[in-house]
Amino acid sequence: MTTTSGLGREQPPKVTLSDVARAAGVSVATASKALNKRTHVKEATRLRVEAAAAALDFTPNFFARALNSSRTNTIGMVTSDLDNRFVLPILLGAEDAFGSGSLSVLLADARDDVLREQLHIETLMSRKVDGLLIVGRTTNPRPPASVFADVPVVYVYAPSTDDSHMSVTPDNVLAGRLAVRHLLDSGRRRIALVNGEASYAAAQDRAAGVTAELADHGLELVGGHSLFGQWGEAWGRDCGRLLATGDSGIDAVIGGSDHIARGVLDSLRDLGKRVPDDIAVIGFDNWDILVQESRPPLTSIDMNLQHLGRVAAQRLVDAIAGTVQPGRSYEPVHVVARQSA
Amino acid sequence: MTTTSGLGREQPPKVTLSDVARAAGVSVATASKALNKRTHVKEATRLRVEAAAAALDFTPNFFARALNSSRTNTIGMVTSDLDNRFVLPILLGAEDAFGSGSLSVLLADARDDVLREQLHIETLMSRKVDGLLIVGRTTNPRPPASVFADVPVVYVYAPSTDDSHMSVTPDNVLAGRLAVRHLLDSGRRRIALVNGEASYAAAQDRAAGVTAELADHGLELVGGHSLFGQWGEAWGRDCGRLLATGDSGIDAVIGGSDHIARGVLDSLRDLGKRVPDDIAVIGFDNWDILVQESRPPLTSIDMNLQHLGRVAAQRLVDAIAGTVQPGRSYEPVHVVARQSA
DNA sequence: CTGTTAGCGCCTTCAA
DNA sequence: TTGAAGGCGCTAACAG
Repeated sequence: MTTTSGLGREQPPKVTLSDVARAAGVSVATASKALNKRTHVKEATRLRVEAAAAALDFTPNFFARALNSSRTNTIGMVTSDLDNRFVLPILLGAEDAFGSGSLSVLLADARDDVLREQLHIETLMSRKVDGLLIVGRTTNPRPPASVFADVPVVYVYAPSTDDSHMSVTPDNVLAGRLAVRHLLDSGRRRIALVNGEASYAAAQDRAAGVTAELADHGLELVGGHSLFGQWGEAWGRDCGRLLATGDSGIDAVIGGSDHIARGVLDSLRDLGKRVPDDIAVIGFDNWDILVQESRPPLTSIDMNLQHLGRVAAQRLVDAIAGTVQPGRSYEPVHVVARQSA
Repeated sequence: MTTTSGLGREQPPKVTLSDVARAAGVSVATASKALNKRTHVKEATRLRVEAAAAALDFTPNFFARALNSSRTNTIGMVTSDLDNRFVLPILLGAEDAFGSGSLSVLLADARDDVLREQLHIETLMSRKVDGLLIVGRTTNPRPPASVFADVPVVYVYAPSTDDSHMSVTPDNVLAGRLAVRHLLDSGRRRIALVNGEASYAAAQDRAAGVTAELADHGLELVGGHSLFGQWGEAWGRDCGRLLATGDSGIDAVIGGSDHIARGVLDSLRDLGKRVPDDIAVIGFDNWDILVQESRPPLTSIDMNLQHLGRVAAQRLVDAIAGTVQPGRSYEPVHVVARQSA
């Protein structure tokens, strides 16, 4: 008994492999082989060992095992996700891909600081992680981290600037195309794009998708190009007001993010424009708290973050298993239609 | 050279403690003591060993160390944070409290499922985590998890129903009081509370704080009690409209969450009420994306999540060190004044 | 103060 | 097919 009252169940007596071996009447070596389904062990004795292990509730000591430099069944995840938006969906996807229970994830936060990031990576490597997931904050390509050659790395969200590295990024060009397609499907033709900051790859890619899809239909953006600005509601409101009061005759606005789209929505409302009847509005990210209860609820392009995580984890697993599949992949996104468009 | 092109730097030859010892001309044991600042080692030799270690870029083998069943410098963090809001701030706080680099965090997501949670806890214990941070999704007390008695646990956000366990929760009663105090300070007297769901401890506690603080000033809520409903903008809008058009003569509304407060804000705006001139509005959580660009920017009570994480981690550290400090603690929150109140 | 001797629990030769 | 022996890298206990 410990002195701490009622703080938990008793630690069961540690049962080691040699306990199992003794119980099964074999040597430790044989027990080891039996449990690891290794070299030919007589079926009967294997069963006996397994029974003994089960009876004693044997759990192999993780550290003793790792000491003999095998796999650790641990991956490291380094993030700089200041918005707190990507980590969990991606973690969930990763847990799914690995099959629950088998794998553990060491999480570290780099706080968007290269030095901290490298420090954490060193720590993780000293813990012999089997692989590394490096999760970025934007989709802007980022310089690769310095990692031992035998530790596979998958960059998630923000790809590595080195194309030969494994990177998994949402397909923002597709996102732009889908937004346009959705609007065209409901008969819109005069579309404006109120975009985020031009320094963001996401903004550029979405714009590229939008203009490309429009071009495929012989159209172009109202005003000829996307309006780069800030990622915020205020920018959305400002542009929304200008667009709706001008003589542009627009019938749809694409917001560069849900934030922006909400700003647009609010300004249109102020001006008495009906959404979607007069003007349709669509956003990117499908961030529930922004999208579900706006007036009207906002149609948005979902970035499929959990899928992203699953793919990233799967590629990592493959790489750990030796099947390297270098290069960037751009993962699909999809429209979530609500009432604004 | 590996065959994978440019995927990382070469794995340096493993340097072990005995390499260091040899280089320093001492025994392995001495080297160990020297590096761990253990028993009295002559200053000179300690320096020599440290120099050798540095020269060889020695990193102690984590698993060999853990095998001797000392500390693992690892804590487990189990979350059910579906909203994706608490994990990172709390992780940050924990990293701070432990002093960076020294500690690693194994993160697992329970998806709000008791079985999954217990499964993850077992895995974490098999990895000999020094302690466990169990992060909830609400502040409702939750049944304790089953954990070995020698593994300290701190419940964060959602406390354990067992009062003797260590729990760290934001002080929602204080939050309610602070909201009222802030409004009273600016001369408001007729205050309504549009609250979230009654089944949430957070809603109840905030309401309790609000009414208590009002009572201390000889006041009570307009309508006599808080309006429980849903945690959403729509509910805020509905109530906002009712309150503003009725004859209650309110001069301030407290929203049970930033969501709700934003709804209130929007409805007041629709009705031509000026905020804060006619009616002040204040929310809870200080969730940046909701709060910063509303019209006007929303005054809100910040739950201090990073602080919460730091405290939780600190208590965990203390418990690991043997200084158990059982019981719940309620951590302070603070007003972030913007323009709405 | 320093070195020698034993393990920690497991896996892996190698011999039987 | 099985077992004995050695070692992974480190720390702890005891001698010197």
